[in-house]
Amino acid sequence: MPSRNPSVNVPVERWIGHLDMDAFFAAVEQLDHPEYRGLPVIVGGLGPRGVVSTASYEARPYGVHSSLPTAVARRLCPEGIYVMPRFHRYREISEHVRTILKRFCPTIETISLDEAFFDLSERGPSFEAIHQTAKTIKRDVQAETKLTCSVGLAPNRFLSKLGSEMDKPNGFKVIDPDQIREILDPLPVAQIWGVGKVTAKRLTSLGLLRVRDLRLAPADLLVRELGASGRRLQQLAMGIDETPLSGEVDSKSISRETTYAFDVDDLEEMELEVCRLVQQVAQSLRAENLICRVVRVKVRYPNFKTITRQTQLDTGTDAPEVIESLALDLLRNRVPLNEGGIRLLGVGLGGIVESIARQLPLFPDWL
DNA sequence: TCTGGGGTCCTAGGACCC
DNA sequence: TCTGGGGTCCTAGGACCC
Repeated sequence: MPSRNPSVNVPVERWIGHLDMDAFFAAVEQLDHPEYRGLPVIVGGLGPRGVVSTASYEARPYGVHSSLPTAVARRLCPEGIYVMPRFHRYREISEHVRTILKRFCPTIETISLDEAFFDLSERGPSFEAIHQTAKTIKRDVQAETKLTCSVGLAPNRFLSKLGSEMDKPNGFKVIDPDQIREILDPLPVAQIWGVGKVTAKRLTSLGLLRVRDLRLAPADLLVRELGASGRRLQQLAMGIDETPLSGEVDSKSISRETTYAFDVDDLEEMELEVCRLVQQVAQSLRAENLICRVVRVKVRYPNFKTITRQTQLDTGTDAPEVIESLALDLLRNRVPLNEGGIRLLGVGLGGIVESIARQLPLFPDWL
């Protein structure tokens, strides 16, 4: 049943919410360590090659932000509190937030530990009811987790995410259908979901700097320059995004990787690391009762060039010995290891499906 | 300033088959 | 002989997201 937003009197087919926990990792650290509150807290890798995962709002005026090398952050904000991420704790709270969302919405889509979409279209015919539900979700999250979040509410995913970004921290933003053009048009193209550095540069070179430029650009030009994604980006520039929420999805790959503090050129050391990484991915695989059909090794050289080599199995496996021997073979025989060493080593598993065999009883009664 | 870790999706080329 | 067309699978790389 389409609901009417009273301010526009246009039927809206869907109302999608986006919830974004404010400076999540840093906020959790401040929650668990009261002595950190009000201070610049920076969560991230602490080694020489670490980067910032999350900076608290107190740290941001120093110029510290996500993905900044930690070494640079320390220079910008020497008095900051630098801590390693504690993913178990973040997962715990993330799980709690999901249960709150599910109390109100059957359909949610988790993007990461600190972000999720929720579909409020079924929450009754009136916009008022939908609006109230979104407010209640935000209030409950704060009451139960003692953390603030920002919420966007809009007719689709793209706009709801934009909404939560526009009013944060601790924000609540509704984007009405009649405001879409006015809000989108002046934004830089990089604000569009799916436009990263490379695409932004290409769009700029075409003279398309703002969302308005993209919206009005000839469709055939965009398709010629960007392929199928050109059409999709133009749709987003018009505020159109029909993508449904995915619901809970099974992961398609599992990987672990290590960036060395210093480049490594010793093959034995690499082999040891491959074995460690294999243990970890295999453990994740078994914990979820899955099997894989693809084993992949990833290497990054000091110049940042990154390669992957993969091999496929005839039948799925979850056996660490099998994965290990394939991964070692890839490292030894398929990865160019010249002089200069490597800075990163990774092991990944693909072609993941549920393990049927492991669901069978160990001693079936027909034996 | 010198670039993490865990993912998804898309593209392109080659092998292979009918 | 101087060379089709389409479909599928596999591999590798790259852009992008948080």
